[in-house]
Amino acid sequence: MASIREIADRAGVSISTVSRVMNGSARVDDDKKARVAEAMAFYDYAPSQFGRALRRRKSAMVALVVPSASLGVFELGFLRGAASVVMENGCSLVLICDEVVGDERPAFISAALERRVDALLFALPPTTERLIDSLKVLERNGIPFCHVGRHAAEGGASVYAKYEDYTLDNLVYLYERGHDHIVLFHSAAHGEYVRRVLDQAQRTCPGIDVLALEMKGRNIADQLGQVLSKHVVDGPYRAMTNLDSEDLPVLLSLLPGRGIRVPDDLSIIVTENSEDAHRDIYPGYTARVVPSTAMGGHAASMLFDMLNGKLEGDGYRREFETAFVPRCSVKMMKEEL
Amino acid sequence: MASIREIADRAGVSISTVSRVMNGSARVDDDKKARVAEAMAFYDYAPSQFGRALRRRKSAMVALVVPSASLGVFELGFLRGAASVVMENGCSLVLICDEVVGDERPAFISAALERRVDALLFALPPTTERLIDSLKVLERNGIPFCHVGRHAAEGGASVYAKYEDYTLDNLVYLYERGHDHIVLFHSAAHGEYVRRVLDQAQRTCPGIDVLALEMKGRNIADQLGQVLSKHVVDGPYRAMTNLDSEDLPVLLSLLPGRGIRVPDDLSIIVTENSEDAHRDIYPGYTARVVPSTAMGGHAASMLFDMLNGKLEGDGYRREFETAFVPRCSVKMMKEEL
DNA sequence: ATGAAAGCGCTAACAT
DNA sequence: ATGTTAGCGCTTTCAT
Repeated sequence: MASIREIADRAGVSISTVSRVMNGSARVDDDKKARVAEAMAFYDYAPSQFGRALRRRKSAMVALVVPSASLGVFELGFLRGAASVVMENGCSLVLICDEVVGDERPAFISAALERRVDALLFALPPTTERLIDSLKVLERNGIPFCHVGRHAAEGGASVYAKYEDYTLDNLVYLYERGHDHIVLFHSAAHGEYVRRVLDQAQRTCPGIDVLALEMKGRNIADQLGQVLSKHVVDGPYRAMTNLDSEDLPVLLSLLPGRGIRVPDDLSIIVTENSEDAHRDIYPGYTARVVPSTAMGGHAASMLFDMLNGKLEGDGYRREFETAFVPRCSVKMMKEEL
Repeated sequence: MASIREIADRAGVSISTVSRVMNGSARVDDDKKARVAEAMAFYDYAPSQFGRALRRRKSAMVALVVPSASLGVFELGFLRGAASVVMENGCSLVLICDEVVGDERPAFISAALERRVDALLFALPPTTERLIDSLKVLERNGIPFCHVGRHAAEGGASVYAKYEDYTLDNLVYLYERGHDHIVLFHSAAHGEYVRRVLDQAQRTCPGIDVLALEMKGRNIADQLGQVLSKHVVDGPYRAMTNLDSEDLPVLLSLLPGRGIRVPDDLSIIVTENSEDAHRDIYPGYTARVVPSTAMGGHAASMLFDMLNGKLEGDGYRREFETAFVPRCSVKMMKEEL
């Protein structure tokens, strides 16, 4: 790979002239400019970001941290949004897939520091102590970051889809239609939010019975099968909410064997974790749409605002509205209000 | 962000000693070693990969190129496999989301060259002229790369799930069970492979009628709806194959309205684009499983083999077996052979 | 065992 | 308008 030296030699100019041509940082004679261009083409030349970063003291890279265990639809949407904004700003996106569990010093933080990334994006909320500690390192070093979740960590920004609000809304929607035994699915990451939602629900909906179930691991069919048998067939639950739409087909395939029909025997509200999925929102299924791509894009924008001094880093927070798409997968058990 | 200079100063040693401690490249007095460690902890120090890369003339980065238009289940699986191998080898994965269409010089190639990435991974087959040209640049500069697809491009490696073979197998499977009017879905990337499959099918299965349909854009529901109305309800087609499993729920939701039942009125074989999806293979649906994660992992492995001189770069190629999971979504129209 | 110094590719301040 | 030069953070040879 050629360096600026070789370009300069071939064009018969000094390296600073080559630099000026590349960056348009000063007027250069047309003739020399042309010779430089020729030399660059001749060598497939591309200026090394290492030399440049070393000198400019910025890397033009943004890191996206994703727990490798949970690379799903949400993370993918987030990534798409982030990637497009990052590239618009002339930066590259470095993906850091880490196990965000365990006690040792997180590898992702070292990776980010070593790469001297200009900023960091987290596709998850900072729930563990370990993660929160890592964020402190970033803050100490003045590296902007943005994560997903309800609270903005100190020194950073956050984007939040108002999980608690929309989950409560989902419950109320079902309750108002006569459902008072509802299964609520959630991931580990949302575990701590769920408790507050349940409290709220108790207050808002007298007599409501919400069964919160954490989906863990990959054997979705097993878990859903047990829920169906135990709580729907042999139990009083006739409604489910916050089922990830990517798991819907699994659920659907389990119904016929148990003689369960939607919505006659079971009402369903799914969560669509991307507003720009390659498929449409599941026709027929009442859905809550989380704008993961918009969130990723906005998270990245905030990062650049912080980098450009347009934004105070501390505690900047943006909430996103989810769309509710009522369809026919929810049965009306009583007259609507 | 502290540099090696500051560590050396605080530890009261020279920068070369700090370097030796970091890399374990030579024996260092225990006392000094301890003082260096203390200084590194004190400053949250992480050695700059820029300085290191500049000196070592390698970046410890691998780029993954994905057309941003098609960031789907396959690409995600591929990415997961690649990411884990890349990180095992102490490298970072840089994601390059590019529009791989258009005529100008591809941005992704410049990005890769500027970052001086050690190697490149493509989550797509090199079908367009433009893409193939770009690969030549890589070859000229001795940068190893690996892409998905049937043929290995010159100077590079490839991983291939034997699309043509398994698609033919799917068709034969249906044909042997009495289906001779079959809808075959495919993406633009597979367009050129499909023709050969059709030829093969004609030869292997006398009288077979395969309707190849390219899925394009995001309005899956519209496209599937039209196919159902035109070719199933008002036409002779009673079988579908190679439907991406992520689109299955859309299809399923369209069936009741048209009074179509599976498999009585319609047989289906889906393609599951990841062997480690967060959900199970759709219970009940006959599926072809493409091992995208294994492919991504192996693609990355080959890259490192090439980098370490264990492999000749030119034309290395690895084929992957797909798993066939027969279930009950295919109707037996006649006695099995 | 340790330090001094050169040099990787680039930008920017300075000199002409 | 253009060239010279220092220096960004690191590794590595060469002395000691």
